[in-house]
Amino acid sequence: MTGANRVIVGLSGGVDSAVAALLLKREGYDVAGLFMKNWEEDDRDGHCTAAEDLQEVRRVCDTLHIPLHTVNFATEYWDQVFSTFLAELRAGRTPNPDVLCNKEIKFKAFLEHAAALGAHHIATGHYARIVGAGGACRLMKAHDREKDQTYFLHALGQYELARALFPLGGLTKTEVRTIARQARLPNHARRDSTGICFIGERNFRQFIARYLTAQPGTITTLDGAVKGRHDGLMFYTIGQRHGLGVGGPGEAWYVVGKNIDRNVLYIGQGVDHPALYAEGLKTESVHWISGEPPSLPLACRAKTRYRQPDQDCVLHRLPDGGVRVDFAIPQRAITPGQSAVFYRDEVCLGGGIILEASPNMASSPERQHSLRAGS
RNA sequence: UGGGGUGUCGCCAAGCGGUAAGGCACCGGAUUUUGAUUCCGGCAUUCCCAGGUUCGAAUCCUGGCACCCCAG
Repeated sequence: MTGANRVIVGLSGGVDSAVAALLLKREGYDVAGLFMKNWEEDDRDGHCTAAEDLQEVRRVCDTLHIPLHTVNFATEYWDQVFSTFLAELRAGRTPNPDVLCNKEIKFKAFLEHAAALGAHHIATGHYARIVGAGGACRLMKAHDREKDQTYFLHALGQYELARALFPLGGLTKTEVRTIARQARLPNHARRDSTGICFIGERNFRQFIARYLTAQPGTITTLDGAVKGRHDGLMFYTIGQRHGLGVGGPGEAWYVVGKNIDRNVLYIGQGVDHPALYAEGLKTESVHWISGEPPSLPLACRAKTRYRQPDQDCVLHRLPDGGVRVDFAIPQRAITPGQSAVFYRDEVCLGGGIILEASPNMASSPERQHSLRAGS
């Protein structure tokens, strides 16, 4: 038996990955499951979710009559994902650990491990589609647009796509639940998981406060009027409303910028405060899924955060190798550290990490002044 | 201390004799494989205090207290 027909499915304990395994088995693949433990639980609250997840995975594998492998990528996760996550937070940005997790763990460490187990393919319960084969794979949106997860997968390349299978890409979440129920999968009614992948749902502040030292400071308007105190800039992201503790007359207040050097959090009043809007953004180097950068400028669409509707834009190459994205309509709360992901219709072209919104009227009053002064 | 004004939830703020609107903040939940946003729900038996009038007062009266403003 060669590995050509063998596929290792990453099983989380959730219904999606279980159904992915089920469907592959029905298609005649030689399926095996893999449970990855990538985070060493150090909760004080006791309950070990990883153990519960593994238990669920065992039951799924028993039901499907497939073998189960386990592996621990905690070191890789820490080194390749979490350390970067912390460094970004320290820099005052808003990182997306799951984008990195897919790139470094699920479609790298896992892929390598699967090869060692004699499998040419891996599969996951992601809602996305891969069309084409060989060196011409395209990553496409899931049919269930509400669940589409290509945003998190935009950092993958041809090598990864050629070896990955997404059995759920053509199904809706409702259909997946139905399949799970009809197949009597033990976890068919298990609720969807959220939160950082492998780490789970947590109180964000308490969680990162365990790894980073918070430096409290002042909250001011862009004009410099002091409105309160913050617990540490890392706890806030652009466009955020809650957790500021700033009440009083008028509309709600939102984070519109940060000044890392001065440790000041800038806020503005009103969900549509002008400082929250920008006509474009700059990214660091853009990753192109096709492996070949398209000729720029390119008219396409983009998301600046997960689950946001695609926005019309034009991509321009910058001298430093980055890309500038000009939007047809100003976008709210473009946030450094998050990913800008590009699409043409249903095809995910790739994306890059947002360096800054541009022209950036939100980052600091000093900048605004210098812009006004034309310097 | 003379004259005027104001005191309603942590912050704004309706109410003007009929049994406490709303917004912000906060808390809880829904949505969500980031962090957010958004949505839903909760949030003053009580209206600066003490008396009084009234079937009934945050709303009227009396006396305090506090703060603000203008004169001094």
